[in-house]
Amino acid sequence: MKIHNLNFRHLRYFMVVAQEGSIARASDRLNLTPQTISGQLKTLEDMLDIELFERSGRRLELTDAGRQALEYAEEIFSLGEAMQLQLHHADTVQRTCAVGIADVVPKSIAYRLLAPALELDEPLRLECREGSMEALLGELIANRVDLILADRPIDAGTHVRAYNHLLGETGISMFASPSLASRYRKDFPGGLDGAPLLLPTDDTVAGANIMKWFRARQITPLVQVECVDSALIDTFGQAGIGLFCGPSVLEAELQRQHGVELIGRLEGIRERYYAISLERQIRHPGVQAITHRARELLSVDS
Amino acid sequence: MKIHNLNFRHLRYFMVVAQEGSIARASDRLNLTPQTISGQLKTLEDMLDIELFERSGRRLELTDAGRQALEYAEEIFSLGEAMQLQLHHADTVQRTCAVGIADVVPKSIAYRLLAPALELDEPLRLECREGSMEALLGELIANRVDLILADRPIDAGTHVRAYNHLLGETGISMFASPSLASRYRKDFPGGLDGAPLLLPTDDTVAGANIMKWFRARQITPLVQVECVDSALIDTFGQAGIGLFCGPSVLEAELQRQHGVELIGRLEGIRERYYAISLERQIRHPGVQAITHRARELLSVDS
DNA sequence: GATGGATGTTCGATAATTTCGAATGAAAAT
DNA sequence: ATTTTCATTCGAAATTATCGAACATCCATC
Repeated sequence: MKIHNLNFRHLRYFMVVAQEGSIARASDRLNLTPQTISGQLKTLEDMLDIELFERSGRRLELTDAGRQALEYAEEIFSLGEAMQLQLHHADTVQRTCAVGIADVVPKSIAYRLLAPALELDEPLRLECREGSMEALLGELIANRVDLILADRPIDAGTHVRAYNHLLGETGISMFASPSLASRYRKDFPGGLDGAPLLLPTDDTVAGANIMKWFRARQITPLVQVECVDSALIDTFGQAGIGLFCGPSVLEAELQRQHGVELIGRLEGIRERYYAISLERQIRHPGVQAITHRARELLSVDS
Repeated sequence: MKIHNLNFRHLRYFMVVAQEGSIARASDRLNLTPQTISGQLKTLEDMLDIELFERSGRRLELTDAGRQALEYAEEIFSLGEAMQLQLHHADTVQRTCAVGIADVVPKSIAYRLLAPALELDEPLRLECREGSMEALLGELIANRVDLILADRPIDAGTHVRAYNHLLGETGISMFASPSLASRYRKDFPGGLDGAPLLLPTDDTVAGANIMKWFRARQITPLVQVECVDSALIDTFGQAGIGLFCGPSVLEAELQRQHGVELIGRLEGIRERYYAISLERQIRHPGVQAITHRARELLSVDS
């Protein structure tokens, strides 16, 4: 089996399994049967001639090679989408603003930050694309996206000459389904030892911050699910799987939309969102609107 | 038909057709029948919902969209190869030197420039990968290659903090099969009006330089074939399709290997080769060997 | 410990995709 | 005008993806 048989589907299945942490959930999300996913995952491993997951019991965990492969897969996939998007709007190029959204950023936050670009006198077309920071940075320097929305600035050590614009910050609140919420609200945060928790993965700023916060208070909750996509966490939280964290600015929205209740706020954690662009002096009107008006939208005190 | 059915094969076929300029030659190189290529190309166009080639008569020419798509395809493909390479040698990471070779650079030149890395006391593994400058730059900043070999420096305007190291330079000579050579050698370069010529594409430094050289002398040869890969040009030249240019340092080798003869030198053109790296202060032993010893290898006077 | 539910995998059969042979039309070459 | 070369269309054959059924494990619970 050779590399040329590699299909975008292989990569996609692999990515979803890696994100969801299980073939069963992945098959659910992809509307496919588990055997298909399992089989395709195996052919992918055969083609690359390497183990992507460590099978310990029925638990799938990414190997080191798997983590590397995942980065590639995300980038390749993102390029595929970018290609499709750009080809169709080659003519309307001036009126569009291509934004890369790091998949750590909650969709609702992204929407609020991007909204200013839609309220211009001359409304422009937003082309959104998600992906890992690495993938998006590649597209930024290739001028395929005008802007990246991320949860951290790009540090000076990197060999990319890009500029960070702080868009706003928010506190972190903890939510859960009504029954769970009422149980843990009484003794917050002290009573969270052993409480079921849904977390962003460690390599995200949010995930690392939350774990640090717990460690500092010598509380060790039971991490039930770990994933990159925050929308997924919200859904699991809504289903009552465990407690989960979200931006304080979204308190009202989360309670209304997902029927969850507020447990408390994680004092001391501030989540910041950044726009990353190639120019310090921003000329693109859409990008300008986003970077200028953003601070108003995420109010600093909530 | 959805994007998920997109196969690496589609992209590969498309790339080869674009390079070769014809389905027939592509099918030859890929050991496939023309109808397969034609069909797959159509499928790709359907999936992307855009015309990649302009069909004027039986001539295929890239559309604007096609050119964009080609860049994406090259990058995606390059990533796929990079993934495969890196996954297998994740452990031996210290001993390997990953080099990206811009596909404009003649293979033989690349070999000469890279040879020093193989003659170290502790020999290391060279991992070579070809691709467009854009694709390779992306891999450089992602630290997937240690070095890029290119025919031009990266200019300060780019948003990548990378450093150029001039490796050497050479003149440009013109060659052809014996019969052609004897015909055009007498009156060189004056008698080249209307002479059949094989050229690197305009967007390469070499191609642009050669065309400028002719324009300056008010000579207009008949461009017979235009392609990126210099090895392909050599092969066509060997077959007697037309005159072609190559680095003067390779005069002896080209005459011996391809049975072609020297027609003359294009005085005034200097072709330069550069190594591009992320660090100004180079620590990687392989990269060090390449950048330090290279100048000796392409002697400046030839 | 045994049991039941959830999960990952294997094995054929079926559906979908890719490839090629034969044939067609149309553009260059002679 | 004739031949050659090229791209495409239309089926059949080969290859690949998907699913249903059955099986093997692991984990929680009784």
